[in-house]
Amino acid sequence: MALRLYDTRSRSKRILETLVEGEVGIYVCGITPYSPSHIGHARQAIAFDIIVRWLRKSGFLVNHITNFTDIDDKIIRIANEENIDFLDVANRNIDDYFEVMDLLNVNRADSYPRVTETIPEIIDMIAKLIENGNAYSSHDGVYFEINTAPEKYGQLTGQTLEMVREGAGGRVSETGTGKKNHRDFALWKIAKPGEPYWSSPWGDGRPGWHIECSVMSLQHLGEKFDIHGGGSDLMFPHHEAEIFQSECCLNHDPVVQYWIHNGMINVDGEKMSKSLGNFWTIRDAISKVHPLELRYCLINAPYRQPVEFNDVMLQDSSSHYRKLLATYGEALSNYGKTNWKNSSFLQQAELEFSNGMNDDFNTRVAIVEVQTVVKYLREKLDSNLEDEISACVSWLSEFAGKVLGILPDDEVIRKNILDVENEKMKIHDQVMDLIEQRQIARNNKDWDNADQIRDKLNHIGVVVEDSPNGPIWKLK
RNA sequence: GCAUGGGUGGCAGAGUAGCUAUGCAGCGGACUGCAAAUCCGCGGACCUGGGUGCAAAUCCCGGCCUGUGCUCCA
Repeated sequence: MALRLYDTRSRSKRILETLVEGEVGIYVCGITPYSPSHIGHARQAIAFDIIVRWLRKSGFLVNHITNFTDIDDKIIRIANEENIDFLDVANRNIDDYFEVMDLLNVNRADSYPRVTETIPEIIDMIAKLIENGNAYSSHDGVYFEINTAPEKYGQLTGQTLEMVREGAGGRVSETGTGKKNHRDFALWKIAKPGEPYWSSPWGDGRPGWHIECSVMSLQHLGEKFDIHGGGSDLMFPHHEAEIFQSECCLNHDPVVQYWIHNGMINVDGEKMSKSLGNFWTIRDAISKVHPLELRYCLINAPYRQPVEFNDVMLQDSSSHYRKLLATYGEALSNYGKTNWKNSSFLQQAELEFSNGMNDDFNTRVAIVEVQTVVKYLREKLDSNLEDEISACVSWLSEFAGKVLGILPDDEVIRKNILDVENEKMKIHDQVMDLIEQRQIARNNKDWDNADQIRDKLNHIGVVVEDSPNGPIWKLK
């Protein structure tokens, strides 16, 4: 089954045909680092992480670029409030981003270009746009003139020039007084007193919001590239502005072959936002559950769907995930891995998994297959079928681990199990003593006493399970 | 208002025409002194009104509800 992905511009799933056979260039709009990362950032990063992992798994050589917009109005405002350099604000939030993304098992992109390190190239592109007649300079900045390429309007959102004219109403004055038309957007903003600036042919200032992505994608992926991704809230105006800039600068279209957009996170049915007070940072979430449990939670819905997020769902995901990991860990530590390709059951599971992923990266379908294999593994564990168990471990390691990224490294799992064993060793004698007492009570059918001892064990964090082979105990 | 998605069982969420989605929860059972864990089984859904089809959750048209965008946003 060929890999198909939903392209926002054509509003349909299209088979992936890359510009260079066997290679994919993908640019994903990154964050503006003005505050610690929130779970919306996590969702996006995880979604594209899995997309890139799957492309690589499918044999493509992938070049994945994600940028940082490390200069913007909000960063400047926060820097002024704290009386520090704007780059300090950006850097501390970028550091935070990398830290939490590592915890979430998000692979690094191949490059993370930053606006502040791309100023000369940005100035070049603006100059080219002026030269081509698509942009003009005025007293407060340089603007892209929409009317020079009206046919490019609405390619991602279906909106027409007229709609925006009506919708925008009296916003002209707020969005740049030097504009000829309120729909024009800034390429270069002249600095106001106290703002950081770079010098340019049009005056000291800084880049507008959209230009950096056109420049960086060109710089890293060339005049045409395969996939451009980002949050669905960036379709308009950001990505449409990019289409104007890139295509008018390069004099050809399309520059981007496939546009893909991830859905937003909703809390209580509404988009998560600071103003609504329903805001979760990644650190908020991972203070409640393990980062991989959060990752698991965020890929429960396919990447394009809005995903509902709240405490209950986080806890649900967490408990589902723990069951999965417990089974995997038990099998891994006791049996190890072997080639899974001899198992027809696992071959079928691979096929279903792949069909799901090839259908616009449907992680929901992929997870169902993972659950199916875990269930199968559970059966084999109960009947001690060593070869099948090892094959399952190996399959899960490959698909749940390497593709979905929801399993910790084997060494981490083994170490955790070891740590738990060590913890158990510390209280081993005490527990065995109590269990022995309880067994005596049980043999005497003294259930009250037996249950009291069980409560006592529970109190020190030990759960006793009476298996057919006698009592086993574990830490809560 | 315009644009663009979506409306599936208690919850989450697949499924684009005929075949049990799946997981959690619920109910029943096995096992157990009772539990726990595990296993087996069961019930329960396709917003609404039309249309096309032998057959529609699935395609077409209308309505209703709802998310998002039209302003910074992942």
